[in-house]
Parts: sequence; C-alpha cells; structure tokens
Amino acid sequence: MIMQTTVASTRAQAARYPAAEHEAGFTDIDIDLLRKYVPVLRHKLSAGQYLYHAGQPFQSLYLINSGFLKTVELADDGRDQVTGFRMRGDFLGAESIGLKTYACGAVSLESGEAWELPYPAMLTACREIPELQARLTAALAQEIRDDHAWMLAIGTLNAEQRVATFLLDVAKRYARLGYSARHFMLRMRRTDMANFLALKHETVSRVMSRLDDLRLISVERREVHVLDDSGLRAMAGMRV
Amino acid sequence: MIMQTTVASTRAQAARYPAAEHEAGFTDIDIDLLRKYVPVLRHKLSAGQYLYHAGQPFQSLYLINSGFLKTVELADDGRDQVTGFRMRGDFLGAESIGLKTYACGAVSLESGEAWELPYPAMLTACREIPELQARLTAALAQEIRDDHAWMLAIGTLNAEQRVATFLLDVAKRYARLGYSARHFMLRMRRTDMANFLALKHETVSRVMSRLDDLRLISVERREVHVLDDSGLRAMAGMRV
DNA sequence: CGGCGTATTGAATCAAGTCAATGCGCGTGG
DNA sequence: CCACGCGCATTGACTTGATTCAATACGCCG
Repeated sequence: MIMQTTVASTRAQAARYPAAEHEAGFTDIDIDLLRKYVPVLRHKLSAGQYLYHAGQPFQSLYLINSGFLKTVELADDGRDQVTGFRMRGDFLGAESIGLKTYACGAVSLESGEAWELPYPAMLTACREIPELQARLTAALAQEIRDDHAWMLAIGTLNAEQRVATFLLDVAKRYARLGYSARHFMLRMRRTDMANFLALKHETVSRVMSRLDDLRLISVERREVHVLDDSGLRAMAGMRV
Repeated sequence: MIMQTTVASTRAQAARYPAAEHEAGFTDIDIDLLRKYVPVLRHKLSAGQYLYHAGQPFQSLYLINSGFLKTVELADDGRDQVTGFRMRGDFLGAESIGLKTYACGAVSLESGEAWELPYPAMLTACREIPELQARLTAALAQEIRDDHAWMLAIGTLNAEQRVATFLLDVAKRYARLGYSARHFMLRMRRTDMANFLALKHETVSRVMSRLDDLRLISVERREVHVLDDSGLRAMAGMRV
C-alpha cells in the first residue's frame, strides 16, 4: 500500500530521504546526536487523534516519523482553518514557540508516529549543537515562506488553479519522500482540502471531476493518478 | 500629524513602547548592547522605495525605526500578493533566513527609516546575547501565527468581515505604538488592502462606504475614525 | 448486511468580480 | 497662484464563479 511505513523500518527511511538543501528540515540532523541532549519520546498516533490541541500548554516540538497530519487554527467563535498538512520529516509545534499554550491543533489523519522533543531540552541542545539552532531557525523561516506561497495562491488563483497547485504540491512532497509523484492517495477528506484552499468541498469535488474530464488526472475518491503533469502545471498557472 | 515621527526622537520612542509579552519584537532588545556585535546601518526610505527586492542576495535583516512598509510575494508569472504590512518595531527579512536570496520584496509606503542588521553579525550576536536568539526565534514564530490568523480570516470571513478585521488590526497596532486606535490614517492604497485581503479594490471601497453608512466608522479616503468599536468587532465576527 | 461518513452531481442563488464612468486631491509646472 | 494631469477612490450596472441546498451514490467498518 502506498505511503505505508512500519515502525521497524523507521530509522532507515529517515536516513534515506535528506531534505533538499533549500528546504532543510530536521531529517538531516543526526538524531543519535540529538538524543544525547533531548529525551525523544515516541507517540503512536491513530486517525483522528490530536497530537496537541490549541490552548494546551506548550511544552514540546514534534517530529513526524510516519503518518500524515493537518494543523488547524481555531477561532473563538468556532470558525476553523486548516493551515497545513504535515508528513514524515516535517515538524510541528514551532509556530507556538514563545507562547504558554499551543496556538493551533494538530490532528492525525491516519495512523503514524510522532517524536516528541521537549522544548526546554531543545534549547539546551541548540546551544550544544550549533547546526541544530540554524536548522530550527531555517525551518521556521521555511514555514513562513510556505504560508506566503499559499496566501499567494489563494489570493490570486481561481478554484481550478488552486486545486491543481495543491495536487502538484502534494505530488512533489510525496516524491521527496521517495514515493510516486504520479500516483498517490490523498490522506485528507475533500472538506480538509477545501478548507485549506478557502473553497467548499463541493467545489473541490467538482474541480477534481473536471480535471479528470480534461484527462489531466484520474480520480477515484482519494486515489489520484497524474496523467498530464505539464497540463496540470499549465492549469495551475505555472511557467511549464 | 498622526503617526509622524522624527529621526531625533527615535530612540526615546522605541524605548517607550515595549512589545506586549506574548508578541515580543525586537524593540525590547537593548539596542546599544546589540551594536557591540552588529554594525547597525541606517537607511532612509521614501515612498515607493524598495528596502529589498525578491531575488536580491539575502544579507541582512531590517528593523523598522519609522515609516510603513508592505511585503510582497511575487510569482514568476507576475501575480503578486501583499503578505503583510510592517511598522515601527517590526522587523523584516527573517522569512528569507536560510536562502541565498530574499523570498519577497519590501516596499516603503511613506518616508521612514530602517536599520539594517547584517545577518552573519546577527548570528554571532545571537551566540553572545542568549536573549537575542530567543527573541529572533519568537519573532519568527509570531510571524507564522500572524499569517495563520490571516489565512483563517480569508478562509472563513466575507468581504465586510475581512475589512472590519483588518481595520481593527491596524487600530490595535497603532495603539501599541502609542497612537490613537480611534482615528488614524491608512498608509496603503485600497489596492494594497484589497490584495492583502484577497479582494478587489472596488470591493474594499464599497465595504468601507458601507461601514461608513452603518456609522461603524467614518471614512474620508485614507482617514478613518472608528465610531463604534464594539459594532465593528461584531461585524468582524469577534466575540465582543 | 446495514449504516454512517464521505463524495459526487445538479439546480438555483448570491457575493464578489468586472467593466466603465466619474470624482477627488495632490503635486507640478506654467 | 491657479490650471492641469495623473493616480487613487468611489459608485453603478451587469456578469459570473463559487456557494448553497438538496438528492443520490459509494465504500468501508462494525
């Protein structure tokens, strides 16, 4: 099955996929070195489970070892916004650094495993491992850039272009982890995609069907085949 | 005149407005201490001038001493997105940490002054001033949270609510600098507001007129009086 | 096998966009 | 000093892409 990972193969996989130079994550940090300073706590996650809730005391960052999560911003009147999706090698919780409580929630969309990195210990480790501090800062900056890229997409693209852009982004991220960029399983519901893209789920559904009609992709519920990559890029408004 | 500052009064003003605890900026860092490690270069800015362009080599962070700027994300096909507005005490360029070139552009919307902080020197300073590293990290995290808050607004609010939310945010930020939250001058064109809020300038204009009709504010081009703060909050969809 | 959560599709509606005209202010130069 | 011109803002009329409401279908899990 696509994207499936096992706990046993975990270390090997993490080593196999160094992050790209310009988008350095945590995966290219020596985990064994990190362990000397930070007690790494493993957490099994199941679908629908919260890794942390908005409002809960901020204590740790989390490194996703396997699985797939969404981060959700919550307004006091109940409005909510999916602010991103995270997969293996991504880390979570950094947006809440400097606060007493988490600013958003992180929900697992399938079973997986997250490694908890207590923040006070991380601070100590950052002093001992200069590279770690740089990685953490760079990862925060990258998150800002990702957010800005989506603000650009949502502010300037129509529904079809947003969905096309989203699919290409998902494909790219899967490819980075060594999976196929041409055939993958979406891990989230239409509602989650729609919320993230500032659309309604019916619109996403319709657009997906239309991309299918145009033979740019083939869709069967959550299973996606990219049939015409450059066509999809053209629709997304990208320069080839 | 509202918001006007002079170079001479600069230091005193910066000292007068410590950032709120949960949104620590750079203003509460001892600038004189920082100067021991970082050569702070002053830059005068005039309206329309770029502090830095997207694509230009990344070398420095900037601390806004006076004036008002917008940050603009630029797509390769010409689409652009205003990702935020910055004023005194805010800093700029941090989103490009880890890159060879700036990821976005920063444009001054009025005359002002920015202090350039060369990044390599900042890294050194961070090692010598533990507090500085924490501030920088916290400020990056804060920027992520701000972006998420706007993603929430744009994803869940209609045009009227977005504009109301924007005006309240501007008012709050002016108030934090010691200016009136009830009477202020918008520094940006309708087009910039609209772009930031993922609307068209005609829509923003219409909404402003409507808020005026409803006696929530009075608008005269860029001059805004908040007449009914709680009414405006209600319109923004906030809990009182 | 049944039922619930999720996805698809259609038809009607509407909020915001588009196109276009007019108005206002400010800065420049006669 | 005033007239002119240009950039910005406002407003109206019309269009449209996305939403809303509603019905139906699919598929997984218990």
